[in-house]
Amino acid sequence: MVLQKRLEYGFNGYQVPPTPRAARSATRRVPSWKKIEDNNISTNSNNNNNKQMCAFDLLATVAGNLLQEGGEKETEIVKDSTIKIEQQNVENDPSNVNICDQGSCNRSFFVSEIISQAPTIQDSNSGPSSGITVSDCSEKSKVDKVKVKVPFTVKADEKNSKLMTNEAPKPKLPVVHNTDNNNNGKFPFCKDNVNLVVRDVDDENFCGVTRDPNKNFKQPPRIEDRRIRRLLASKYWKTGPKLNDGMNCDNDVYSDNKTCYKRPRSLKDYPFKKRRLYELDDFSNSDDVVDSEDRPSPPRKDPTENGFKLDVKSEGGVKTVGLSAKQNPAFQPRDSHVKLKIKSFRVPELFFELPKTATVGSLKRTVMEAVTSLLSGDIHVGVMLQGKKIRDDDKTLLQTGIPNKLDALGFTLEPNHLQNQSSLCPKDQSVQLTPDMPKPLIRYTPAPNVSKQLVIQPEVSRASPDTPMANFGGSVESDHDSAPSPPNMSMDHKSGSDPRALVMVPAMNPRALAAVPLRKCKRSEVAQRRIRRPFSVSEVEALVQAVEKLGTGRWRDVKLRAFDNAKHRTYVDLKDKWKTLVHTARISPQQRRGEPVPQQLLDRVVYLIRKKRSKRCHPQPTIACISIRRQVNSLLPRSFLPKSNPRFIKSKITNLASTNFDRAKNSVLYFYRSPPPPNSCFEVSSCFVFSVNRRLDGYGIER
DNA sequence: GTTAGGG
DNA sequence: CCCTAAC
Repeated sequence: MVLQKRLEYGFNGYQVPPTPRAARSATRRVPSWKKIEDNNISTNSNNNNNKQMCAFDLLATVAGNLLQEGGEKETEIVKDSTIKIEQQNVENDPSNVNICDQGSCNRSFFVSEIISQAPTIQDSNSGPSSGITVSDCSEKSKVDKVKVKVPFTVKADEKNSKLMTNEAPKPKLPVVHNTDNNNNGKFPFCKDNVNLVVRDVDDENFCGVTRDPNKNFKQPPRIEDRRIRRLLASKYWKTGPKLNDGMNCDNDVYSDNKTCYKRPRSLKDYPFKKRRLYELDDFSNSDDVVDSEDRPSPPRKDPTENGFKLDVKSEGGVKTVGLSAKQNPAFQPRDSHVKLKIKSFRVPELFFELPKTATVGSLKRTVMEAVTSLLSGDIHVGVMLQGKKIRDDDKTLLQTGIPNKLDALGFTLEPNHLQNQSSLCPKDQSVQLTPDMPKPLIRYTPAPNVSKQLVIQPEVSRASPDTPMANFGGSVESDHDSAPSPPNMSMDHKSGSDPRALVMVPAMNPRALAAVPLRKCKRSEVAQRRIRRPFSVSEVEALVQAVEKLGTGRWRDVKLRAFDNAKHRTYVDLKDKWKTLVHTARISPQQRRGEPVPQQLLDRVVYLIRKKRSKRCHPQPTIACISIRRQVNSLLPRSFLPKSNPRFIKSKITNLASTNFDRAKNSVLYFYRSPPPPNSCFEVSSCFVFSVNRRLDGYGIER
């Protein structure tokens, strides 16, 4: 687990909100209705202050609003970014909602649905379209709530959608339900919330407005108006750390990517999450009680009297601030929820380029890798409302007017490190993944073999014509600086040893680039992974040739000899490439992937391998053990030299010589095998005679 | 800084 | 291509 301190966050990643987050401290407990009122006024006056708001912050914000109206100063509510909504005494107090910043909240959320309850019931004031009236909430003592739902499936299917839509609203039950009304037992919300799902018209996104079936709709829900423009996927949508991000949490606990990816909907987490949701439902349902009345009473100054109290408790050393609403129907705010269901997150467009000879399986893997890589990026969620980014995370939904403009609500995916790319993505130009905005493109390309490429996604027109292939066809002498080295991004691509692994190339559109969830964020503080640059045939040719000349084990020399001008090829790269070449040469052609290496080159590789192996049988170039004799008979302690290259042996012998015979100077020692290699002359500072041990008998060392 | 090898 | 041990 990696602990990452993240002082900055934000869904556009630009900046930390200038003002400290209100109500993030769970330490204080100051129920002051007066303060709350003031706060409401002040916050409402800040409606024009558009700051960024993250989707998850909506939860906190709404919860904060809850507390405010309940008599608690906003700032007390949420301390950290993780929102934990848990129920306390569900059976006894269905309206009890806790919001905590507990560390254990991490990972506990798979927030794929954010549900705010629509005007639904009750409110005669509710606008027909918006369903929720924001401005007058204070008057009505409304409490907007956000529900977090943890569905098993991220994406809704048509069938399900249809089903839900056809479901008839149940008559309103003027009762406090959840625990009592639900047949689902512990997690009744599941049943409650599966109501209306609408598929977004203009794309594959599934957006839905969910309404509590227990609530009576005076008006048919206008689902079509409530769709979300764009929903994008994020790796962290289900993880606590992500939530923390949004909530300015200092300590982020990153979870393993793969783990996250593979078990996003794990049942293991489900009960817990569902429980949270259920509690939220409880709370919202408790409002229904209020709905039974024509009009709720204005909030009283006494929080207790108002039916609200703020609980601060400690859970496992973590402070937990909970808001509990007494079951005082007269004082419970009216239900004014907008249920917003995100049925699926849209994955930014990806481009794939594969050889026509690629198999379907490889295609699947490619897509899988791309998506995995995408989801593993460190991305933020931005909230767009009517094309404008909501930057103030502290604003409530009411203040932003979101409940009235659900149809204009959109979410954006933003890389976490956006603040570091001001040059690429100006502050105010974060990518807006609304239908009107250019979509981010991610291009995958496996190999330089342009002619055989298959463009899987036709919208390549958007992509830059500057494909990576153009950069690999040159000679070895070129360093290919024009290669798609991602300046500030790197979708880390786990290619492993798969020679056919693909290169991810960012779209040239800076905005699109900014929208790509880049893994660099995660490793930006460390080092950036170099982009993968497959070896061209000519490079392989040069490598093989150099190895033929110099042998293996001298990669630095190989580099200097054959790739001196190829700045992007280190001798480690060459060594690695040779390793893969050897492997490639040993496997059957059917098993080979990626750009095929000419068999002629592979044959040469095989020849070199065998040559080396045969050499190993005859211990010519290897010195296992030598004894050093001075002159003829003065035997020095036997020195063992590991198998190594001549250079190392030379230095070793020089060491021994200078150590033991430092008085003998200006002598030249000839060290050769039989037959003496041309460059086997070692010059040492003393005059000695070396003799090899018996195992190497026959390869004498002469003076 | 190089080399070798595992990941 | 990364990382690291061992030189």
